Amino acid sequence: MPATIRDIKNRTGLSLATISKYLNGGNVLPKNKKLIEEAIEELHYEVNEIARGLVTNQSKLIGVMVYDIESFFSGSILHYISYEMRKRGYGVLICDSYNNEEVEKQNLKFLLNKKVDGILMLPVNLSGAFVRPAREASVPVVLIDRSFTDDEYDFVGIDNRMAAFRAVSRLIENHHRKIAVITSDVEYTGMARLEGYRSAMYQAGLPAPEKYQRLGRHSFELGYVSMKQLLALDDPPTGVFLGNYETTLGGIMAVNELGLSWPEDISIIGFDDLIVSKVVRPKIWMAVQPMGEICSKAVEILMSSIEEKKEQITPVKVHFGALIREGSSIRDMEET
Amino acid sequence: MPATIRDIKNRTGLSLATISKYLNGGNVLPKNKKLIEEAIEELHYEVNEIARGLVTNQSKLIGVMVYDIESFFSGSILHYISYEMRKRGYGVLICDSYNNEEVEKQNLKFLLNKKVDGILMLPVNLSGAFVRPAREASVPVVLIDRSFTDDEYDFVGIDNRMAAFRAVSRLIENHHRKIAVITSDVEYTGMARLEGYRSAMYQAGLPAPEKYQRLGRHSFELGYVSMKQLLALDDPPTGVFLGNYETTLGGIMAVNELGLSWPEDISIIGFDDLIVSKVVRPKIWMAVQPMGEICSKAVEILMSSIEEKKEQITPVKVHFGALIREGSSIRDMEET
DNA sequence: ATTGGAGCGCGAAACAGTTCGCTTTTAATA
DNA sequence: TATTAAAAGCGAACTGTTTCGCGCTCCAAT
Repeated sequence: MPATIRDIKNRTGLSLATISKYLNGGNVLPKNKKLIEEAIEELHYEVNEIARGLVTNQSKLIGVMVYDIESFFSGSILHYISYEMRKRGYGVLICDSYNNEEVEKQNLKFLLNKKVDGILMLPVNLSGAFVRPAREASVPVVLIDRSFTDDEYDFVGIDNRMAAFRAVSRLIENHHRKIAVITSDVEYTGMARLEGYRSAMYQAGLPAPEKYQRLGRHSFELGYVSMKQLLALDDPPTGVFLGNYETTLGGIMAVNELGLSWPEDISIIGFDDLIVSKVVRPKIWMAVQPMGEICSKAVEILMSSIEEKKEQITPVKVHFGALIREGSSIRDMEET
Repeated sequence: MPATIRDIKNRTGLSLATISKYLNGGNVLPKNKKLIEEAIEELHYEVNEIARGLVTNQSKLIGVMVYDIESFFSGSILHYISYEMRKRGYGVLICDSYNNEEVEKQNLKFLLNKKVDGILMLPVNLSGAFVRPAREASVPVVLIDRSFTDDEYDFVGIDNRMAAFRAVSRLIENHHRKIAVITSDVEYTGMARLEGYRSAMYQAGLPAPEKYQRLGRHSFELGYVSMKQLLALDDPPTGVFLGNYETTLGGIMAVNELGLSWPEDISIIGFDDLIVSKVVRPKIWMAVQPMGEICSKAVEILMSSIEEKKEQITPVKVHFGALIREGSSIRDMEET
């Protein structure tokens, strides 16, 4: 039904080759150019990307695999990525891994079968073994936010250890000594942030007792429950570092619900830029990731891998710094 | 590089047609079947969906357009949809409309150009005029959550008016007379929910003064700010109906922050199933949508439109009922 | 033994583009 | 005006499938 390049050939009398050349930005005589453009206009011609894909061996599709599409973080990432890819005429195929390693493996195969030109991944697996099929098919992969413990791929994210270190330092500088952390010890980002917390404490000569380290899988619930537990301790912490978006939200909710407030009753510093942070008062100190930059860099790297077919010699890793955004949720323990 | 059907031909001595027939589930002599299967195994053959798409004129891709991919609701929808589509071997191409009508228009064209087999849409436009190109290309479209004011397409969602009516009734039954609403008056769902609020009030003979109707675009901020304003009134409401996910979250946060609590100081009933609802206590009354059912129904309708090429004579609209989930956030005003 | 028909298999022609190598045209230069 | 290099155009082959119509084989029924 839709017009093909052959219809244009019939209408203009030119050959397929010439029309194709025009379509791909080649040089064509002005009068022929006009002829073709008129025909395109008239016939509402649009190039059939599928046919083109068959011969160029490109689908103009990239796959995005996220560990959990329902998480706020994924939504934000997807937002920026889809914007970047659209600018370049690429479609974005999404796969949700439901935080399940097996599903993630399947997703990769699925995308490969769909002949995506590249893959952007927020992996749930800590091991990168399952990515091999992509490497074999020489489909470039760029990791976002998390990387693997046992294999290297291009990566874009932040320096999580450093971000956490700096966040915790903010509490230390304000003379807190009893500082707790709520984060994940089973996910890439959480593990690094935990390390940041520990080294900040160690370096300041402060104890980091187990009871102040609330660990589990990052979730609203973890933040909520842990904060309640921390505040119910005989010797509660005076400051708490919350390790990600969901835990921060949960923690805030818990403090609120107990009828306590920050920074009077408890000092807090959270992670990731939530909508809530725009409206909750007093404003909460936050370690925020430059989402837009991360995504645009990841896309940039992916695109260049796609375009220059040549094998990347060595993976590139880009770590942005997190911004420690000022709030009023930390009290100076030496004042009054 | 990857094996083609021709490699199988060479290895088995069969013709392309026979192999293709096997691949598509046709009948083949047992010995040939075995031959082919061995070759497939040996050569790691996988059908090239692009080439297949060219001749069958199907991409095995569907497009999903959401008004805002960063919203919690979209994430949840995407979660269920991607699950359903994967079961059927379809890829999901996402487009974020950034709540922008112009972008949404472009997204549609983009998807059409990518030759998707069907489109699932959570539209931002109230008017369906921009969907015409899809209709012309006879690409089926199913609307989710919101439909148009001026044109009909297949639709799956809930009866928003009724859901709101029932939610507000819960407050009325508990003898509240001063009931406020926080919702959207510019989005499809909010408009219907507002209507539900108004008719419940009207039918109960209760006044619904303007000061109790806080309207704007659904957002966390709307809920947060409006709730604070409502509670600061000289004559504050005793019950509040919150019109969606974000506003509910914002409203809860505001109550918490003011040091108030439900149901003692204010009775509330919210909308949509948030993670928070799993942990916030006392539990909040909620109108929850059956997300899984909505998505699976929408996909089912879309798939049948795709398979039976025949023109759908008349659009089908499926409205599920929302579940009013019990909580402890409503106080009976006649007690003590 | 003959006939029919079902069941399979095959060759060739699509599908809608790109690309290669060659020929023709164009315009510049001598 | 002739020569020539550069520019533009062309035909044909190719991408990896599906599908159409025809022919062959084989078994059961007449």
